[in-house]
Amino acid sequence: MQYQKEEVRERILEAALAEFERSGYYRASMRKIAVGSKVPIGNLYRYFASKEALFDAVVKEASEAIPRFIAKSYEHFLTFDVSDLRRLAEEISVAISDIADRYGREFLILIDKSEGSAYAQFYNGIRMRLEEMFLFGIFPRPTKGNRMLAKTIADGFLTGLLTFWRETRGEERRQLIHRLAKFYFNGVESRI
Amino acid sequence: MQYQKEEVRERILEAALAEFERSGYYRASMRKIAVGSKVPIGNLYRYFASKEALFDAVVKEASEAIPRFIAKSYEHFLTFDVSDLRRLAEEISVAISDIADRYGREFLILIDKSEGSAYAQFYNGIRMRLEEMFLFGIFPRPTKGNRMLAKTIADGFLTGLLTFWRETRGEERRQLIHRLAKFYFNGVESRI
Amino acid sequence: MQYQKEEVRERILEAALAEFERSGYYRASMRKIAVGSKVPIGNLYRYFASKEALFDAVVKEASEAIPRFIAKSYEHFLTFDVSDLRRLAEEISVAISDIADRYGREFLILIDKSEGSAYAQFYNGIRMRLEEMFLFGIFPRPTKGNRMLAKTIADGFLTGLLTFWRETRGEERRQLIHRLAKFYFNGVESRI
Amino acid sequence: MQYQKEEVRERILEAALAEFERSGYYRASMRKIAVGSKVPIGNLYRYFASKEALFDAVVKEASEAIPRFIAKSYEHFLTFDVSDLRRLAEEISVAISDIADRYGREFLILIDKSEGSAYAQFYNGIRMRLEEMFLFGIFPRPTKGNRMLAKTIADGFLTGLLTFWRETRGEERRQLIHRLAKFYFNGVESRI
DNA sequence: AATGAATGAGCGTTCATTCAT
DNA sequence: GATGAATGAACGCTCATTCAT
Repeated sequence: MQYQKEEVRERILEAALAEFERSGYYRASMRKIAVGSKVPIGNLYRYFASKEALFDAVVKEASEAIPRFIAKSYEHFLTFDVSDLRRLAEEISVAISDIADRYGREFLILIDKSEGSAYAQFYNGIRMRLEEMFLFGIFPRPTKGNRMLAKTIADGFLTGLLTFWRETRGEERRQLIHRLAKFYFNGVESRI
Repeated sequence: MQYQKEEVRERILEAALAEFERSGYYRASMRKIAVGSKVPIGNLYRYFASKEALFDAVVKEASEAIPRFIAKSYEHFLTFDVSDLRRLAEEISVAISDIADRYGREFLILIDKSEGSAYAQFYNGIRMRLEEMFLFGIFPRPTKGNRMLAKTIADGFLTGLLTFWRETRGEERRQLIHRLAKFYFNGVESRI
Repeated sequence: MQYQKEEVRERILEAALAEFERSGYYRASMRKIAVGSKVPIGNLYRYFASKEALFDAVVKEASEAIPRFIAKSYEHFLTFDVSDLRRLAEEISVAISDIADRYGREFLILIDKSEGSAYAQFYNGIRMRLEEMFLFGIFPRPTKGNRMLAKTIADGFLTGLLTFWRETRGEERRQLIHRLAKFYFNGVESRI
Repeated sequence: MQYQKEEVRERILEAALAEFERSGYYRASMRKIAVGSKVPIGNLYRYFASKEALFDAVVKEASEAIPRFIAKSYEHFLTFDVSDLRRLAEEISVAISDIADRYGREFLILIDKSEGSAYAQFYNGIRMRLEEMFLFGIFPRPTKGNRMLAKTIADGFLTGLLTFWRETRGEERRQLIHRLAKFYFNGVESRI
């Protein structure tokens, strides 16, 4: 019973992942997930109380792990020269790459397909963390203007990483991330 | 013409703007717009033939003005040193800023909330224009890698402008845009 | 005022005729009639209280005249040999042809396009009159079976006339009606 | 499969039959069918994907069986004297009578109430088959006038059969059909 | 009297969720 | 626990009719 349940749960989560990927949270159809997982719709609701709860189950782990990874790489980075933003950027990139291998699909769902759900602000959460790191890493003082700039830099950099993620793989991706970090953070002191 | 016809139209457009802002094109409800504008649903359809037509009325002007402005500033820029990307960036930024005051909300709807409508690719359209300008302005050769980088730079820069749009005004915004252009394009040759 | 009103009334009736012809009673649109007659919809309702009333005004005269014509030709026929069904048939055909010139369009509307209106049974009314004539003209006794046969003969003959009406004109129509009467009523005694 | 699934389907089809009979395809209301069958509207759509599909389910069998029967009796007839129209007529009539008991109501819907649906031309289809048989069976040459006459004869004869269908049963019907064939085709050569 | 804007019930259809078996 | 049938609010949209000017 335990086993069986677990297997059914897995099937549902897989089908849900595919459906959320394809259609996003709002457009995703519970019926399609039921059909896709070969679980009767009524039973599906025994495993997950609602579409929101199912979405939650699909992305929760990723949504918690990712900020943790980022935080860790930040901490790691702090043991080095805190003004070496490019170093930070690469740390982050590596961290994110690590996550990608584990939570890649969930991550992109959280970023692109969570509209209408409780996770609609997920991207903003990540971006804010980066923003903070950049604010204290790059700028001498956290004025309002500096914070705004840090925000847009975080946004742009993160968006770039995501693009590479979506559209490239392997060595090409690694190189592009490297070039992106260089573009954003080489000689940053003289550009802020 | 008699009655408050024009006023009703205005009320509908306002309610629609708010509803599209809140829920995006796809999830927006014609009934909610009707209630929000205090216009019976049947009458709403006297003014706008369909949801698509109403969305069109809300965003059309903005959707046409903005690419025009960008093209114009690009042409203007070409009369200067074409390698001065920062100059181009500022031209574009200023142009866009001009529009912002007129089409700010509509623009953001076009960017963020047009999924499911005929304008779904609006943001990509703009971004691709920038991408092309950057590709030929910054990079010696349009390799695939360079194109990817140009794409993310365009994306990041545009996203930044939009953020300033959303959240700042007047002199503050002008300064931030200036700083953003500096951040992105100062000494760009040595960072690509 | 009288004059103007009358002219407006006429315009409405014309547009209504065209619309009922095109779309039938049920599908006909009051708005289209208003537009077609260049009478504001509100004003249209000052002339005709409802779609039903307007339909009534369009077809009433024809709906009353036609049975009258048929009755008259029947009476006329009774002054001759009552067993000469073919004679009756031609009388009727001539009568109907007369009406056609005056009420042709209205007649066809009554026949084909009155579904959903109070005139839905118009065709049946005409057919029943013919049925009765045939019943007493052809059959020795009005048994139930004879009545049924008279009914189908009336139906078939009438349907035929209408087809010729709809699809032919002038001499061709006259000949076909003649041939139809011959087909139906030559040597009828030996076929019943 | 469990519950009363089949029974529900039946209930829907019954209510639909009644509603299509009463109002015709175009004016029939899915909500009324839902209420009439005591099936919530949403559930109704589990059984039939659309109004068109429901109509299809109601009439499809009849719409396919009837032309098949007519063709069969025509083929059978061809083994006899092809100029014996009355024989053909009776063949057809008998064939149709057989179907009548099975598809009577559906057939009449196809004939009278299918406007707006994919079956709108059903009656014309049948009539044209008869028309062709009559044209080549009765008339020496297929001139335009002969074709028109054949058309009205087919129309009248078919209409008559339908009337008997609607209103009689068993032996009475058989006799009437016999008399109808006699009326239409006895001594036909001298009447055309 | 004339105008056309306003009104809202109704249409076919969808879909997350609940309920009976 | 499993099944899928049942439920009904909501969707975009239409249209005869009424109402305010």
